[in-house]
Amino acid sequence: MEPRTLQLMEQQTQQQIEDGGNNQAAGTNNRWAPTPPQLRILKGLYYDKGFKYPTPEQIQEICLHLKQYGQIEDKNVFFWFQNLKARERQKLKEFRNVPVGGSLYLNFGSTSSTSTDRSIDLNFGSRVGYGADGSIMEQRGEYHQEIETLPLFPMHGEDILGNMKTTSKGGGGYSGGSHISLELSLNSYRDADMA
Amino acid sequence: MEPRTLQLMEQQTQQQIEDGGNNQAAGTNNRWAPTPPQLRILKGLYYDKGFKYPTPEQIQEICLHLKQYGQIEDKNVFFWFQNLKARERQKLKEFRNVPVGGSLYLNFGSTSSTSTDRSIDLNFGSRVGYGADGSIMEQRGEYHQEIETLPLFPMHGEDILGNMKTTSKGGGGYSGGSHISLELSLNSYRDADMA
DNA sequence: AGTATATGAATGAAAG
DNA sequence: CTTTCATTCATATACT
Repeated sequence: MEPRTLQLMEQQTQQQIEDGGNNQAAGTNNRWAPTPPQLRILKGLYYDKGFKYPTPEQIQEICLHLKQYGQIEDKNVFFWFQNLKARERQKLKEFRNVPVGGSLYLNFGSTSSTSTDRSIDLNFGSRVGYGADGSIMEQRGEYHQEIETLPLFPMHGEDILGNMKTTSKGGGGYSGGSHISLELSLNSYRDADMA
Repeated sequence: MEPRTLQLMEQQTQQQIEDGGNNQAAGTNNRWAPTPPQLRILKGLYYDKGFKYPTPEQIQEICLHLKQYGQIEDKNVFFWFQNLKARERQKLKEFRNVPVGGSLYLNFGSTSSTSTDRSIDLNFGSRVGYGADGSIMEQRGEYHQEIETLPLFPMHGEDILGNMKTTSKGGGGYSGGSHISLELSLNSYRDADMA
C-alpha cells in the first residue's frame, strides 16, 4: 500500500565519550555531550517516566543530580529536552499522511487552523545573480522562499529540469538580457555514486 | 574540509551502544545514498531553482516523488538539504579567510570565566505559572501527565525509575517570590555568515 | 593498503 | 514551540 518504510530507529552508534565520569578537556571541547549515565538518566526521565516538560526548577534539580556524572549545566538539560521534544514532533510530522494518491496543492481557502504549508516558488531567473562567466552567484539575501502556491513538481513525470525547458517561462517570453542558465553547476559534485 | 592530520584529540573509538536493547543488524548497510536521478532532481531544486528551505510538507512531497527512483525517506531529503546548506556556508566561510587584502578580524572572545557555574537563565523558554501559594501550575494547556511536585530523584543513587522519595521541592517548600532568574549568558559567537 | 575526501547522519545550540 | 545553524561522527569512495 505504501512504499514508505516508517522506522523510528535510534541509531545510537554515535560517539558518546566513553569516559564514564570525566570528559571535557578544557579548551578543546566546547560543546557539551552527555556522558552515558547522564544520557541514561535523561532518557529514563523522558521515555520511561514520560517527563517531558521540566520547569526551570526541575531543570536545576536534574542538572544538579547529573553533575556527579560529568560536567553539565542547566542549559544543557534545557536544550536536551527541547531538542528531543522538537525532534520527536518533527518525526511525527514528517511521517504523517503522505498523500499517496498524488500530491494536491489546493488552497483550502485559509481555513487551516495551523496551516504551515508553504510552497516554494520556482523563480526562473528572478532573483539569481550571475557572474561574468555565467555561473550562478548564490546571492541569497535574507529571505528564503516566497509563499506561492506552486507545485514542487509540475507533474508526476520524471524530470524537473528537463521539463521546464518547454515551459513558457524558460523558452518563451523572457525579455531580459540574461539567460536562464539551467546548466549552471551540474558538475560540481560527483555523481553516479551508486548504479 | 579540514584535514585533521595532527589532531591530538583523544577520541575513544566508541561503538558502545548505550541503550542495550537496540541492536542494529550489523550486516545491513543502512546508509542512504541518492541514486543518480534522485541526485539530479535534488540538485535541480537546490541550485537551479534556489530551493533551499523545504518545509516538512515539501520534504514529504519531494521524497514521494523521489521514491520512484529508489528507496528514500523523508529524513534523507531533510538531511540532504541541511548538509548542502551547511557545507556551502562552510566553504564560504573558509574562503573569506584568505589573507590577501589584509583585513584580518580580531575578536576578543570574552571567555566568560564564570561559565563553569550554572549561571544561565532558564526562564526564557519555559513559562511556568505559580499560584499565590507558590504551588506550581500547569505549564501547558495540554494533557500531558502532571508532574507537579516532582520527586525526580529519590536519592543520590541513580534510581529514576525505582522508588522515589519526596524531595519536597514544590509541594511545601517553595515560598512564593524566590524566583530563579539567573543570567543567561549564552555566548553567541555567531558572526555574520549568512550574507 | 593507507590516507584523504565527500557526504549521510546525529545532535547541541541558537534564533525566531 | 518551530526552524535553522554549527559541529561532529561515520563511512563509502577516490586518490596516491
